[in-house]
Amino acid sequence: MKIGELAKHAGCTAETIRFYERTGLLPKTSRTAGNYRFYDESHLERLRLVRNCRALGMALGEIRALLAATSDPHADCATVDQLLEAHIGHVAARLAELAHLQEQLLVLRARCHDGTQAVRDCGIIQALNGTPDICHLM
Amino acid sequence: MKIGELAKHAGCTAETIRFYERTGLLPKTSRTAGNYRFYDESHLERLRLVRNCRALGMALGEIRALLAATSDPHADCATVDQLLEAHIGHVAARLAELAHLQEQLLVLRARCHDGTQAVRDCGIIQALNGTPDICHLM
DNA sequence: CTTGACCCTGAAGTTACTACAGAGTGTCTA
DNA sequence: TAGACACTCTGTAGTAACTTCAGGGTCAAG
Repeated sequence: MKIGELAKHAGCTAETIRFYERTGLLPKTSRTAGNYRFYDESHLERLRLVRNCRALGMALGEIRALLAATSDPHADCATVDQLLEAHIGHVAARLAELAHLQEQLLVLRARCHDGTQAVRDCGIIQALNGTPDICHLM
Repeated sequence: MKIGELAKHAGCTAETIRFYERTGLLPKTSRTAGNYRFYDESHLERLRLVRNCRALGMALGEIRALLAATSDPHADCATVDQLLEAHIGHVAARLAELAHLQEQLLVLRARCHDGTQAVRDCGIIQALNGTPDICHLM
């Protein structure tokens, strides 16, 4: 199949595939007489792995490591496990950060009650003008 | 004060401040005889507002809008409220996304029990090789 | 007068793509 | 057979929010 069809099957664009090839995430593939890239099922499988990992929020570097750990099908999957574990840790950390942010934002919102006061008297702006220690909001 | 001191007070680097100036988030300031930027308390206040907003996860574009809404201290703060409300929405959406991701990652992890099997038999890799609809994991 | 800490500018690197511009290829229809 | 149209090619530049670097200048202390 050509790049457009591969893209459709993988749920991404042709540009993305060319980008992955350029950066070594996908191997260079064969070309037709007209210099079009030509793909088969194995390419689709690899691309799907990459796209699934991206959908799970992994960075391309993490995926590269995962592909390396997968390259020998007889190797054990301890490395894969570790990479996944590390990524779960990243996501958990980001989740905690965001939850904390959201909490602060809700407190901040509560400081302005009707939106009709002058900006300089608004509790939101006053809080945002404070020291970087945003915790004084609480 | 000079840029290094301002940076220290605001909890960022001098490069960040120069970047904010270049992109119009901070005004161009006066210079000393030796061409050093020179700042006072009002600059610090504005920079803190910017950094606080960044700490709350706002994009520079959002902050630019907020600064514009704040520029007239007699205007009412309805616009400020709206901007904050929109940002709270963004964070909530991102939180929901991340929570969903984390759920999928935990399911994925459960598919490999001991890390000693061959990569090609590993449930993790099998799942990652599937269709982009990662929900088949569940 | 030299050392070291600080500052200056301008350009390039980072991530993961996306969006061109300008050209060639392939198929279908008139 | 010619034209229209969809698709593909390469290479470059743009995005966000900085960070890093090269190659300088400034200033106070010893």
